[in-house]
Parts: sequence; structure tokens; C-alpha cells
Amino acid sequence: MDNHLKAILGELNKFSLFESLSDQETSALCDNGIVRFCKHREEIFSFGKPADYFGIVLSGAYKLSRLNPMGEESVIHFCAPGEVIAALVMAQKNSTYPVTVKAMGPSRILILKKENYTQNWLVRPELILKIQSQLSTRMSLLQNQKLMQRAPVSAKVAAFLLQYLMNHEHDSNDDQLIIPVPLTRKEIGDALGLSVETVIRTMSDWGKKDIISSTDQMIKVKNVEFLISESEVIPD
Amino acid sequence: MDNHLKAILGELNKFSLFESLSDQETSALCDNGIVRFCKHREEIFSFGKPADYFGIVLSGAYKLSRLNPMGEESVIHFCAPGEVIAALVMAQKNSTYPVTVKAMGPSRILILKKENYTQNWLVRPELILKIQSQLSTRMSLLQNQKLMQRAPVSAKVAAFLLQYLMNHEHDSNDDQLIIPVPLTRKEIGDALGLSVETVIRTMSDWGKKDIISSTDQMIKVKNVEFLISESEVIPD
DNA sequence: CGTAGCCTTGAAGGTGATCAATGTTTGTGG
DNA sequence: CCACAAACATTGATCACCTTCAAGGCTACG
Repeated sequence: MDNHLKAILGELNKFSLFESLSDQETSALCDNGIVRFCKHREEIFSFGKPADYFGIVLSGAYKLSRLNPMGEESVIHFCAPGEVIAALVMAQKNSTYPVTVKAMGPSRILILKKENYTQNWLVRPELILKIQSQLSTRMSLLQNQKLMQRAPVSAKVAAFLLQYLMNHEHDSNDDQLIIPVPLTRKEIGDALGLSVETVIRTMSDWGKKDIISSTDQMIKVKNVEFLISESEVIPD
Repeated sequence: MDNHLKAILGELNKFSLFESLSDQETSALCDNGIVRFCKHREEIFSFGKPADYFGIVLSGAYKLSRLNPMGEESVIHFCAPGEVIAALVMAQKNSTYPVTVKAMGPSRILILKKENYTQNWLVRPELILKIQSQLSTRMSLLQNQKLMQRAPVSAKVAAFLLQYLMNHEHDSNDDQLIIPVPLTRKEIGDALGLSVETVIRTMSDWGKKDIISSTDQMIKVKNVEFLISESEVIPD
């Protein structure tokens, strides 16, 4: 077994992706994997470049985004530890990355070769189930955001924060609800198709009302009920 | 072999999903399948109901949508023949449909049981590749639309029409570019998060300029170049 | 110590939603 | 087969919401 890999087996086991597998199976699946240390804003996959690798987030977070025709960044998804990146495109020949992937703060990711996916991952139905399950979640996120398209700004932001609160398994030992990814207002705006200013106006308003508080780009939610009711806006 | 099924084998073979498979393999995969004839607006899957079946569109088209908090319909995707519906949720236990599925005009769909997916489909890597490839396309559509969030209306509609022109393999024997799905202005609006009126204003404008023409809910594109340039809006 | 990235606030202006009214097509039951 | 209802298309007027632009403060980091 790869010595390199052995060190992170403990981490991998905790992810739902591998939880039912033995150490041997896991390390077989991650054969030839390389742990890459990234610093803030470091780019690991680029939109349009040949997709030869996929990855599993180990720690930190990664941002999937693209540049729109006006040259603005549009964020597709934020990936937390345990999520697989670029699995879908592994299923196609000569494919290119459909998004650009950048680290958000210091992060670590396990990089694996495409051949590994087609040869070892794809032949394991239980694993495919897990992956499709992850995709299903991603798809839900996108769909939910689409659902909010015509809702007012406050509903969009509230729903957005709630989504990222729910979906990433957070340590529930303390009551604090913290968004597990360091988010700037600009990134939230880029993810929702809103301008930074609009996001700021909404969120600083909530800050004053003690519904959320943010320090150092970590957002703490103090009044979930309010956000929920806000995201369910029904006029009249 | 099921006699019922035999009749549609010819149709199934044409779909890229089954193209490399023998008739025997295909019919094994579609074992116990039922061809369902739907009329316009008929609902086959309902959001939130237990997901026990998935389906393959045979003819016509199906609309995947959800109701947003304000009670308006939000369209997630339009499915053309050959597309698999609800495959992703088959991967989860006790799952419910993430969307409501309705026929658009008279349509036919092959309905299959969940067990079939987990037992027969999931164990065939080539098939999984095809399905993941379809999902990848769906994901791209969603992402592209997300990319256009901040673009002006005309760019959104243009990009939308182009997407549906490209993605569904159209008979290229004649030069006519026709959107392969009967779309109302309202549905386009629901898909893009725009009001009907806005869509109408944009499209009737194009109609006058002979860029598109629409009869009977089928939209014909006469000047693709214009739409392309419109969707690539760069201000200044 | 200066630059770069992020946050904040204010004022002005435009885009697209909303509301209302009317015409057109499709479909259904008497 | 006609009448009436329902769904769809259209056009105009008004106005709120969000974007844009501008200016300034704050913190981190080389």
C-alpha cells in the first residue's frame, strides 16, 4: 500500500463515500492518488482544459465557477470535505472540465486519475450509488436555487444560507449553526446572480437584527426560524 | 420476451442509451416495462411522492417542474425522446421525486420499476457511463442558465433557445432549425424566471425582424447567428 | 507602508414585474 | 356542430426593486 495514502485513510473513512468499505478497498480505489495542498484562491482545474483527473475534497473548501459573457464570475457550487469533484465528466471521452475549481482558504484535495474512475470506481455498484447520491444533492441545490429565481433578494439569500447549513454535515455538538465554508459577500452574490451591494445590504440588515453574525468570513446563524420564514415568502 | 416490449425495441435501439446493446440485452434492461400513453398536461410523477419508478421518453416531450413558494411554476428541464427521467433518485433508498413530471402534448414514455434500476442497470458500467453522460448534459444546461443570471433578458432567451436547439439531436436533413419541443411563452418564462410578458416582448420583436417564427407552439429559428451574438452580449 | 481584497453606504437610473384589458386558439360538453 | 370555457398571446402604462456608479474605511499581507 502507498505510504502516502495510508496517512489519510483515517480521513477518508469518515466520508460517507467510503464508510462501508474496508481500508484495503478504499486504498485500492484511491490508488496512485496524490494529496495536493492548495492555498487560498489556487486553481486546480480550469474550465475547458482536458479533464484527466478528478478529486475528493479532504479539508477546506473549493469553489466551482465559470466566467459569464460579461466577464463576471458565476459560482456554480461550493464543495465541502467529502465531496467528489469532476466525477461526472470522467464518464465521457476526451471531455473537458465544465467549471473552474479554486481553493477557498488553505485546503487539501486528493487527486486521482481518470483511468482510476473508469476502471475501479465504475465497476462498483455501491460506489456508483453513493456518487449518484452526491450528484442528486448537487442537482437539488441547483434546482432549489432555480426555484427562487423570481423571489425577492432576502428570500434568495436566506434559502442559500439554509441550503449550505443543511447539506454539509456539521458538528452538531454545539448549538451554533455555522456555514461550513468561508464565504465572502461577493461569492454569495456571484452564486445567486446578485450584486455584492445588494447582498451586503440584506445581510448587514440581518446582522443588526441579530439573525446572523459574521466574523472572518465565517457566517454564524443565530435565528434559523427567521431565515426559514424569510425563504418561504408568501406575499399578501 | 415480452410481446409488448418487442414492439418498441426498434425505437429504443435508436437512442444513444441502447445503441451498442443487442435486442436481448435491451429487453432485459426494460423487463416489465410499461409503455404509457399520456395526453397534454398529464402528470406522471409528482414532487414529493415516493419514487418507485423511472422512465425513458419514447415520443413527445415531458416537462420537469416544481412550484415555488409563491405558487408559481418553475421549470427545471424539458425532456426529449431518449432521455431518462428520475434515474438519479433511483440511487437512494426511500427517496421521493424531486420534481413533478408532466407531458407536453401527446407523449409516450416507458415506465420501469426501481428494482430494475438497482438490479440490472447499475451493474453495467457502460450503461452507467451513458446515464452519467446524460446527467452531465443536464447539469451543463442548468449551469449555463445559471451563468446567464445577470445577463439581460434577450441574452437569456437567446441562450435558452440555442441550448434546446443544440442538445436534442434534430433531423439535420433539412436546414430548418426547429426547437424539438412545443414551448409556450409562459413555459419559457417559467424556465428562465421571467414573466410571460417579458418573454413575449422579446420574442415578438424577433419575429418582426424575421429571426424566429412560431406557429402552433413550434419555434423555428431563421437566424441562428443573431441569437448567438445576442447570447454573447458584451456591453460597451 | 502600500497595495489588494473585502465591506459599507448613498444617490441615481433602468430594467423587468405587475396590473389591466383584449384578441386568439384550443378543447369540451350539451 | 355550436357555444362557452380555458389556455395562450399581445400591448400599454406604471412603478418598485435591484443594479450601477462613486467614494471611503477596514484588514491582511508582501
